[in-house]
This record gives sequence, structure tokens and C-alpha cells, in this order.
Amino acid sequence: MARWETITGELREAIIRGEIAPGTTLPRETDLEERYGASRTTVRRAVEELEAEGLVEKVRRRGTVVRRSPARTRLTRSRRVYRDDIGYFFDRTAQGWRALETPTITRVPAPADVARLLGVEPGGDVTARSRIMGEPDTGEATQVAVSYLSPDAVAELPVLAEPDTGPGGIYDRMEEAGHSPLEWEEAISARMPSPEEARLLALAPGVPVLRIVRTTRTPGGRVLEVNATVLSAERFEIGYAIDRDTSATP
Amino acid sequence: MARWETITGELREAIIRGEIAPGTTLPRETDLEERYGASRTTVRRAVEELEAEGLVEKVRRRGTVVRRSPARTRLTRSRRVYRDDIGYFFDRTAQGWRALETPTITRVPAPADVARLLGVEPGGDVTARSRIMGEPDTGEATQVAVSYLSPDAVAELPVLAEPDTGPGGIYDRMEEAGHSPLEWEEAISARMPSPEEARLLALAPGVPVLRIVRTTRTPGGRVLEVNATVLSAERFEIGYAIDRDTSATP
DNA sequence: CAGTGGTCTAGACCACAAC
DNA sequence: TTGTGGTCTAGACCACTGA
Repeated sequence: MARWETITGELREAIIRGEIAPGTTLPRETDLEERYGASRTTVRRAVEELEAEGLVEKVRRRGTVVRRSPARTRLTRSRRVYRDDIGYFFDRTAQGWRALETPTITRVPAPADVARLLGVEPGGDVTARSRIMGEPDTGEATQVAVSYLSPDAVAELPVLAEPDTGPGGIYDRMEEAGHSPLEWEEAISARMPSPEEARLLALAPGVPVLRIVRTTRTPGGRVLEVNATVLSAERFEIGYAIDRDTSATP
Repeated sequence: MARWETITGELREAIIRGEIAPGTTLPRETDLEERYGASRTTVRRAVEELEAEGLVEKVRRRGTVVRRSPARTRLTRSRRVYRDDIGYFFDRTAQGWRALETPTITRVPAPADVARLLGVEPGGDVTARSRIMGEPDTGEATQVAVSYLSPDAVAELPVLAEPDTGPGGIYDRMEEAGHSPLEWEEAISARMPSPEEARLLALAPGVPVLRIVRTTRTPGGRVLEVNATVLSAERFEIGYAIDRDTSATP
């Protein structure tokens, strides 16, 4: 085992056992050098590992602070989609967030999974409607939502590529155009953020993002839109209840 | 901007644009030193960043390889729990995996969120049933599932702390003891793996894990068990369909 | 404004695995 | 076998920010 791994291990154990409490700092780097008889590089390598695991955060002039995990906000995914006068919504708990600005319309290379769903070649440009959602009061960003539009859908309904799509948004426009009732499904995964996502969402190092991909289909099964929402995995979890299939219980 | 950030940025862009194709290698470290006129430390710092983002993987004697993301397997969460002769199951697609060994019973400090659900003090020891699930053929581990048992439940039903809990497993034992029908809910989040999880699941650096936490309650709302399943976020996604609440549509 | 972490250099030897 | 990345040293100067 490398020297730095030994140091990482001892520090990690002390943190998990609570000997170094959340909010307090690890010994400063020069102290760790002395304690372990290692060079600064080695000590820093050891602490970098803890940072990548999301256990500590380095703060200039203060030291390496043991992170306290914030309580996660639960998003309760509706297993039914609801709508009100404004439009469709997919989450009973999302009412507190608002788009912080008008959607940005760009043409971007579709991510591999989105390209597959939209049926365009990987790396091909598609129209994207990007929104940053957050707390209206503080301006704090909590989610980055990008809606990738099928080229066919944009050709049929150019309004989908306008910043303002009118009452009810893109889904109402699609349904008015004869694609009613739309069908949706969602998939949840996670990955490390891009540097831009980390900046927008103010993510600490070592914090992954949850990615919710919602696919919109016509009743015939044609994909009109893929919405990818990215949010801090440290601050959010996605919950749902499970119904018992009583008919099958012996 | 630090010199290493510049290097990271250029390499990242080349990777995303496909100029350095998945499966091929970045220039070797000595070449990067020369190209950027930087020391080895600086070059390595730049590449470490790409590794932490999950974009590249370092392979000895071969070089720094651009990773190709494996296709994700979709777990379709049932919104209903089913059961057959074996017991309850929560996923229509999980049939291919089997426990690779008998459950390990240990007493471990409950993770903070689990402690909260079980109503024990943070850091307090609870009984844990740990299972490694995987491909029966290859022995490859795909999921680590730990079932944390409420102290009350173990006191009432000591069999829950036995490796073999009999036909139907712990849920059948609980229901036989009068807690029928059990109720479940799930929450999905993500985090970076512990070193042990990374080893067990053979995770590359920069790959987070999905964590599915399922809570088992009595009809009266008492929490009997919390099951935490951890799986590679790169190899799995969790999907579900969304039903339309037709009654509410105008 | 001083002390913390951040960046960078130049050089050395090691360990592993693909060739 | 040997070239790749892995580890480690000793030392220097910088930049930010909280005491």
C-alpha cells in the first residue's frame, strides 16, 4: 500500500468514527507532514482522495474541513402527470422552484443517450431549450434542465424553438398539433458533473449529480422531446411510494 | 486560470469533440510536458482532473485511455410490488441477478439517513444483513445490498438476524408475526463510492453509485427495516413510466 | 495581514503489465 | 523486457481569505 493510502485510511477512519467532527478541520498540511514523516506532496495526495470522496472540503486560510452532509430534499415523483392552468407538471414538490431566466435556445451536439432516443446520429446538433431552475428569492440555482427537441418536431412546429412558447408551453403546442395524448417515461441515473454544472449548482468536489431523463412520445411512439434535468445528488433524492399488487398476494 | 486547468480544458474539449476517440490514448505524459512546457506534476494534475470526471482511465504501460461509457442497463422499478413462490420482488428486470453468497450478518454503525429512519441515534450499531448480488455465471458483482433491521424487530423476531430466514425471507416472517400488509417506499440518490464499494463493484475512478433506499413499514407506520442497495451509476439507470391522470385533464 | 492551501519545478526510483 | 504511469522528495513562490 502506498504511503498516501495509509494516511488517507487513517484520516478517513477518524472522520467516520466522528473523532474529527463535521465542521472541524484536519491537522494542517505541515502538521501532517511531520506526523507521518512524509513530504507535502504525499500528504496532499492523501487529502485529495478524501476530497474526491466528498468527505472533506479545503478552505483557504481555514484548513481542510470535514463536511457535514446537508439533509436531502426529497422530490416525490408523481406516477401520474398532473396539469393545472399553467401546464403539465411531474412533481408534487417542485412548486417552489422557478426558472431563473427565460429559456436559452441553442443548437448543441446531443449527448449520446439523447441522440439515441431522438434517433439522430451521435454528435449531431439538435435544438436545445436550456433552463436554470432555482429559488426565486435567493437566485440560488438548484437544477439545470435542458429540453432536446426532435428535428422533426421543430420542422413541424417552429414555435418550439422560440423562447416563449405560449400558454402551457411546448407540450400544449404538441397536443394542439394532434399528438394528444402525449406519453412520458423517466429514467434516473447519476454521473460526475461537468465543470460548468459544478459551477452553476455550486457543487463541492466529490459530489455527483442526479440526472433525470424524461422522454415525450406521441401516442404512436415517436419521440418528440427528451428533457434532461441535472441536480445535486447531495441535496436531492427522488422518492416514490410502492403500491401493493393485492390481487397477486396469496 | 492555473496552467493545469488550461491543459485539462484543451484535452477535455478534444475528447468531447471526438478528436481523441474512445479507446485511444492521450499523448503520454512526457509528450504533454514537452507540448505544454510544463513539469510532470502539472501535467499529471491536469489529467487527474479528467480522471475524476470519469472521462479517462489510466492504464499502466498503455497510457491514458479515453473511456467509452458502457450502455446503461435499465432497472424498471415496479410501482407495484409483486410476489411469487419465492417472495416479494420490487423490480421486473432484476430476475437475472442472484445473491453471490449467503447474507453476512454484522452489527454496524447505521448510516445517518438510515439511523433517522430507524429511529436510533446516529452512529449507533444496528443489525445488518449484507448481500452481494451479481451474475451467477461470471461471479461479477453488480449490486451491494444491505438490509438494516430495527432493534425492535430483531428483539421481536430473532430469526431476522439469522443467515437463513426461511421461505419468503424476512418479509414473510414479519407478516406472519402480524405486521401484514407491509408497506414500502423508495428513494433514489447518488454519491461517490467508498473504497470498498469501488473495489467490490470494480468501479473506475470518477464513477458514482446510485443508492436505492427502501423503507419497510408496518400498517401502523413503524419502520421495521431499511434496505440500501448500491449500484454503479454508469451501468444502471432506474426507469418508470408515467401515467396520465386523465380525470384532471381539461 | 498572516497563515492557509494552490501551484509549480526538477529529479529520482518503483511497479506493473502489455508487448 | 521495457515503457508506461505511480510514488515520493525538497524546495520555492503565489493567492486568497478569514482571524
